[in-house]
Amino acid sequence: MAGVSVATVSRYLNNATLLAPDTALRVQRAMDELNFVPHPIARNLATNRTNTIGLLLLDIGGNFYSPLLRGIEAVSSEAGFDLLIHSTGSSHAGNARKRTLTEHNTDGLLSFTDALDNVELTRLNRIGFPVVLMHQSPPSGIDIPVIIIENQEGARQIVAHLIKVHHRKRIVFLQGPPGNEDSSAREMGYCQALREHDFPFDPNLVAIGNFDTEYAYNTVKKLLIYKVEFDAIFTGDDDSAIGVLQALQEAGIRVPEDVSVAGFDDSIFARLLNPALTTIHAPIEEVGREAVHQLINLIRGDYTEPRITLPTELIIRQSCGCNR
Amino acid sequence: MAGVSVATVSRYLNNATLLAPDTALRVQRAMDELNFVPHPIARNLATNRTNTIGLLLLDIGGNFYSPLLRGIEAVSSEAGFDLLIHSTGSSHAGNARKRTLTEHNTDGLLSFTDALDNVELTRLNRIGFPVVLMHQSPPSGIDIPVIIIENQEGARQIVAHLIKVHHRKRIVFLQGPPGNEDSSAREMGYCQALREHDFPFDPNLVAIGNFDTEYAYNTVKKLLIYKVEFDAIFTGDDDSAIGVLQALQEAGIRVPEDVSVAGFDDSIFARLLNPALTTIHAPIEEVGREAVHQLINLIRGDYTEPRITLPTELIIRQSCGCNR
DNA sequence: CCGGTTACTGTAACCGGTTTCATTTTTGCA
DNA sequence: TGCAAAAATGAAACCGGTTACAGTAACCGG
Repeated sequence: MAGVSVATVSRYLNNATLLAPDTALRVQRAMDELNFVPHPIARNLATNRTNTIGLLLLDIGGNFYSPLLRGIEAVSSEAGFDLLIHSTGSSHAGNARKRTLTEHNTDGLLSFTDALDNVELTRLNRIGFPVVLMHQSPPSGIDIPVIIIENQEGARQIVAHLIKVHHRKRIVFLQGPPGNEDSSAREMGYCQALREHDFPFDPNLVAIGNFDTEYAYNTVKKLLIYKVEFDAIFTGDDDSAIGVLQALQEAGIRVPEDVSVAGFDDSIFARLLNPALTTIHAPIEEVGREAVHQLINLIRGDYTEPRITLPTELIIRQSCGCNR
Repeated sequence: MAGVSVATVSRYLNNATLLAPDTALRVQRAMDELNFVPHPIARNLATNRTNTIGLLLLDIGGNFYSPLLRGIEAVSSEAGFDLLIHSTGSSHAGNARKRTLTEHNTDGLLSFTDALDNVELTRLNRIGFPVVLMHQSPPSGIDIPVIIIENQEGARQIVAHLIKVHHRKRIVFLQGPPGNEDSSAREMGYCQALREHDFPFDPNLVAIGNFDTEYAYNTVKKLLIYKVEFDAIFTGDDDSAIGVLQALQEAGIRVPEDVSVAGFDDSIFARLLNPALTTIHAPIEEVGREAVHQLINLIRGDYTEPRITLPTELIIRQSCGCNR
């Protein structure tokens, strides 16, 4: 319609070569007339780029992910990338793990916590495919950028707060799911705070909360049944804190008068709990933003930080005993 | 490597024709050896199908979306579709609205609330492209399947509860954002309940909460300043309820003793509020599941329901005055 | 033993763009 | 005015599959 070859149209679309102004005009006019939109798929095939980044999550449902998604979506869409999301946890057990998101339909992959296993990470790394990890370190020897948060320092601070300000002496720590990296780092912070105040480490005070409301609820019930003595609980994450508060309340234990409670994450609901939860703010939206930045750098072949650690912040509310 | 043509490999991959068992074996062996994975993009181009469904949201960040995403992800991944997500709200104002998700890179589109405007809906409908709407009706005359929830009946029930059980006489209703369909339906339910109990409709008792915590907070503050008298607030949604509770508490008004509060949605935090929020459960995960089902039917050319209304359920907690 | 099916597989066009290379047209300057 | 270099464009291969069509070999009943 514009009286030019497809090659010229392509050049016009990509501003590849300077076109004669007159030609450009004719192409533009024809495009308007025909309501022409270039076919992304054909483009992908020809350029071997998809302009899409893939996000792998274990379980997209968690309310924990809202800020993460917000961060990721914001910067990826700003950079002109589409977002392909797949929840690896939802793959029906037994079913052979078919990888829907791979080097073939994305330009790069974002993996949260343990969404991608080490075998796959190694393979992707070997073929030089861009991957950025969030809240998860790569297998040793494999070089993949990582975005994490200051788990240990955050945990240390909040436990120190319980010790110094509220004079708590027997502080329970609730671990997350087995193998969870966040959880182990937080546990190290917990231990560090104990050491710094010359408190002995008592293994009886460490239990499993699994980063899960109900699990934590049951765990606290058990602690009470076994008459484990404690005057504070650092719940590992905020989800667990809900269960902890409930279990304590049902047992007639007052928070924070009898027992201080502290969480980690600063989820949306933390300030809504009763009492409002003292916790560590995890900059999870920022994690998402930073991860996409790094991934895009990787895709473009620019320099990337091997490891970015985002700062956490102590948020004092009432569940520890402050502001009463 | 298998000594066959690409056509045969393609046939093997798609079980198109019966292959000679011996040939199939050779192809399979070669595929294993070469670690061959068919290139989805090339496939898409050839078949004109993407095996991807697009989800359009105004703002992916809301915690409201977690269950929706869970529902959508679950059934789409089960059906073998990838999920492409785009937040139309994040498009930086002023920037020409470039449609990243279209008929060219998805097989069908899911739109929540007002993510897709009527112009685009009309266009998509004209070219016969599969679209399913959630919490939003299509422009009149346009035939697009819709998934909605029983807003009016839910609202009627909860307002009737406030009237019959708690003998509330002056019940405030907080509207959502202007033009929001959920909000108007809920307002109709509110009015219906008033009528059914021969209560007059008092326009002074209707204010705007904007489905937003802070907005609702300020609105209630204003009601108090203007000394509008009320003994209950139906907050329109749960987010607003947070702000309402806070404003009332700061004014020294006791909930539920002085004023009953009721929400809508049954968000994850509803039971965590103090007092726990009486609300209407909105089956939002189910909305997501159903929407994907309908969309897939549409894509396959099967029959689809023009309009599915999912039931809501009254959830009695403490903020209305029950269970004390 | 033969013609007609049937079963299997190869050839080549096609999906809708991008890009290399070649060709044609301009342009700049001696 | 002439010619080399630069600018603009077209031809065709290519991305990696699918699929209509055609061809060959094995199979069948009469």
